[in-house]
Amino acid sequence: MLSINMQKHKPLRELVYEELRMLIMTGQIKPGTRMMEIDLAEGMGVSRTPVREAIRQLEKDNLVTIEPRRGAYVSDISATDMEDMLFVREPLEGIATFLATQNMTEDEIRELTDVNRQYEEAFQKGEREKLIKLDTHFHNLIAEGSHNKYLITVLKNLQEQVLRFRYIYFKSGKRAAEVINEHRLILNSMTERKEEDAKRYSIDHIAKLRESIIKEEDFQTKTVR
Amino acid sequence: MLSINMQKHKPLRELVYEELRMLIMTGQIKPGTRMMEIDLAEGMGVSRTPVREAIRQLEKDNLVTIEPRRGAYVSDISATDMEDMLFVREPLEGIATFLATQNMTEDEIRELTDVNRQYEEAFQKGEREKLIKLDTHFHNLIAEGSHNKYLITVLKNLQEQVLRFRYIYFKSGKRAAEVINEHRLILNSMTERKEEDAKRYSIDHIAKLRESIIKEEDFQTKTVR
DNA sequence: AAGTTGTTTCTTGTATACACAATACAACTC
DNA sequence: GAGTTGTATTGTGTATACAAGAAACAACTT
Repeated sequence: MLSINMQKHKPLRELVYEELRMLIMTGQIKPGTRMMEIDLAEGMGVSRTPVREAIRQLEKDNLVTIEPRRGAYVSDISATDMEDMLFVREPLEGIATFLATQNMTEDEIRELTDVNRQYEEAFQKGEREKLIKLDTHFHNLIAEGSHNKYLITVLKNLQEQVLRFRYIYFKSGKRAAEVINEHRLILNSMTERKEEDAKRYSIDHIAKLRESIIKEEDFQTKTVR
Repeated sequence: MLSINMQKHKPLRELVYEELRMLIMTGQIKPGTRMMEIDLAEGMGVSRTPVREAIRQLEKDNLVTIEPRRGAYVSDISATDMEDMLFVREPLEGIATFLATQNMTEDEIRELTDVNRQYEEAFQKGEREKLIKLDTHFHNLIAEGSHNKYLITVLKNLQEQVLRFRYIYFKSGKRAAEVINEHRLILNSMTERKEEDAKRYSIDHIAKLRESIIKEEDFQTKTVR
């Protein structure tokens, strides 16, 4: 029995979904692991139904792969997948930043600046979890600033995939220092409302992320399932 | 009882999914329609379970919207949604074409050329259904030619949304003639392996599609659910 | 010993029953 | 008559039972 049985307002399937999602995202359940409905259900003290539905939800996030009549497995992300994704994310992040520079209010940009300031703080204190959260938040704010619903969705999805990859394959956080500067460049351009500059710095930022991932070849290249 | 009960190799949920999907895509079930599990189940002669799962699948395609404890509705696409999507599709289609120009073999490009030839034929014969299929096929081939898994997924998704929007809101097909030429420009550049040109023409192509959709203001702007 | 077939077991797929939230409607109060 | 509360109805959420496919293993054949 997991700690799932108190807030009765959310559907069970949601709770199960969030629980599993977190476990997979952070790598606590490893790629390739088979997810059996009964086991999970018993483990969390619910029936198979909500578990099934949660698993289906996870499939859409690319977190599990379902093989008909055989069951669900935690899906793997290869370095190639990662490259593919970052290759797509590059121009999209650029566009989002471009639009955000035009659309965001002074206040919103100030909020963004503040997030980056907090990021620096967290970096100095070495708070790794917080760093991840703040980086995510930074990019989400920009995405939302684009006011383009579809762009927001796709970028969030992409960011999550990257996040998961990093969780699973390298806990380093080497880039944190550089990230601060790269974010600053973007931020300055945004503050001065220089869309083109902001766009360019933003694209650079993702390109560097991509390079850093390609370079670090030291992760297991297991192609489980 | 619908015509669903023969091929017993695919899971029921898949069949239900495909059936509903088609009905929604083509506008036979209109945006805002409530989809009640029991009704659908009885209508197709299956139990609620596969229907539920099919509906959840549809949600991920943005074809239905689920409100907890209230049920599922066929979701609507607004012109704004469409603009948002095409705005994102524009650069992505450009990138895909760029990559495809580098990656596709002579044979593959020939196949693409052939699809466009068939398109012209279908246009002369006025076969509307076929036109849609061939256009979809044309763009899918290019997407696949990029060899970028993520790009392929996103582009297919985007194309479907556009397709649905056109199915629902205008049956015209006015652009068919222009499309032929635009495709030709792309094709020629690809054949000559001029990536940059191909990319540019491809972006133009989507831009024109976007304009055509924005112009035609004659669709109902119902914001159901 | 290797390969084939039959049987058992495990797990998913589907149907169904029951619980309970949301809504609509009726009766009651002011 | 408007507003409020109680009740019935409807439909989703969850649990569970049963059907059937897939995999593992054993027994048998050659």
